Amino acid sequence: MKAKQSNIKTEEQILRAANKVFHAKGKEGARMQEIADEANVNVSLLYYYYRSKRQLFEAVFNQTFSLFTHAINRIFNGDSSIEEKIREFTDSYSSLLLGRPYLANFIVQEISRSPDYIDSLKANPKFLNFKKFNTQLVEEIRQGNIIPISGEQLFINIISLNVLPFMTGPLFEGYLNYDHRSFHELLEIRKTEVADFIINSIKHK
Amino acid sequence: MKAKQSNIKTEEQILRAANKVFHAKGKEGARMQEIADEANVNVSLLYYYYRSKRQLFEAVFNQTFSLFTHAINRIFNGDSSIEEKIREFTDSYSSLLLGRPYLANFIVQEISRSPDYIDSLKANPKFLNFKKFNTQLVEEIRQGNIIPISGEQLFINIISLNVLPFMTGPLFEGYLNYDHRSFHELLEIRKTEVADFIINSIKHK
DNA sequence: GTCTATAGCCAGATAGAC
DNA sequence: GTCTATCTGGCTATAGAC
Repeated sequence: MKAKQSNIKTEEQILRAANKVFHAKGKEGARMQEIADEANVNVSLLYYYYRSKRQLFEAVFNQTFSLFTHAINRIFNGDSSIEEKIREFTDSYSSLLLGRPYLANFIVQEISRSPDYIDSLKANPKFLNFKKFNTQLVEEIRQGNIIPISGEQLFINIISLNVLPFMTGPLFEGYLNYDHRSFHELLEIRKTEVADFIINSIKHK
Repeated sequence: MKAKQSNIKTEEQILRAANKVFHAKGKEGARMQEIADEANVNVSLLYYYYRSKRQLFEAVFNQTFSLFTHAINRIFNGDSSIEEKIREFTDSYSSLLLGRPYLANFIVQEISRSPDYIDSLKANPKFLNFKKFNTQLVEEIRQGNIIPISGEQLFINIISLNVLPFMTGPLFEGYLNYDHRSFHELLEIRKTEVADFIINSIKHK
């Protein structure tokens, strides 16, 4: 039993490194050599474990996409009230993206290049059930809990307010004349500010 | 005088084609050959007019960035009230991005890859004067026109609500189960909906 | 499973004829 | 100004020794 076995450590190392490099450079910009260096392994091992750059990228993309959509699916499909969903989602997503600055950029970019990928996701049983969310919203509007608003527009607004700020750090820092540190603090504050902003817009007063 | 002169048509054709290809494929994904084909010229002419891929890209980027920031600078530096600025900007930006689906993606992506580029912009005299906007906001809050809110957060919210929806078409279409056409209509409606949403959040009632 | 060596290709860039 | 031909380098991918 001295034959070496499948080295799980190596495979993990490679995937971890691939995540880092693909997130930073994108599918086209990433280099297999750079991933190998980052993982401290020989380039040919990437091909041994993942066959091709394409398949390595897909492993990274699938993993990253799950991370990106998990909170959306989980919270919007849950049983909380609309207001609670807005607060939960804002807090949860801000935390997610604050710790992963490249995440939103990576997903948005690669999806806009390969839009067909989305189709394969609708089969996922955990996929957002928008109809349910919309029905819930209509009911809360009927109860006078919320002012009339389109569910689609509200959903887009919630996502936009919680995603874009993390994608355009340098641009906003330039406009606001903020350094990294101050801008990071400003994003921290958004964990509650954004939810207040949204709720303020849709609640009767 | 039979010597051929600098052919402005050709140079324009190349820049136009380069815009198209860089916007669709990004800096890394774009191919000089593809740009040449798109422009119906020989590849070597790209090098004759622009020296290198890098310089051709920069020509495209600078032009595109001006387009992207022009409305921000113009409207926010203007003399309208906060509410008017929100309405003007939402309408103006929606029109801009509806007609140019790749614009926001391209800018956000390339800036996140080369964040230093922003520094060179602050010298531009037309650059957003955020302090002025903030002072105006504070004054309108003092007058009781608007509820208390941070100028930075409001600015980020306005941009986010008007930019992200145009960057993530396929993703939202998947979530909402919309086709291209319906989603386009939904974006059209946002030309006024978004402004209402923002103003609703910051106005006393 | 991991390494070295290298094939094969394709992209960016240049030289030089017209 | 525009074309053909070609160089050069870098990148993905594989063959084969260990």
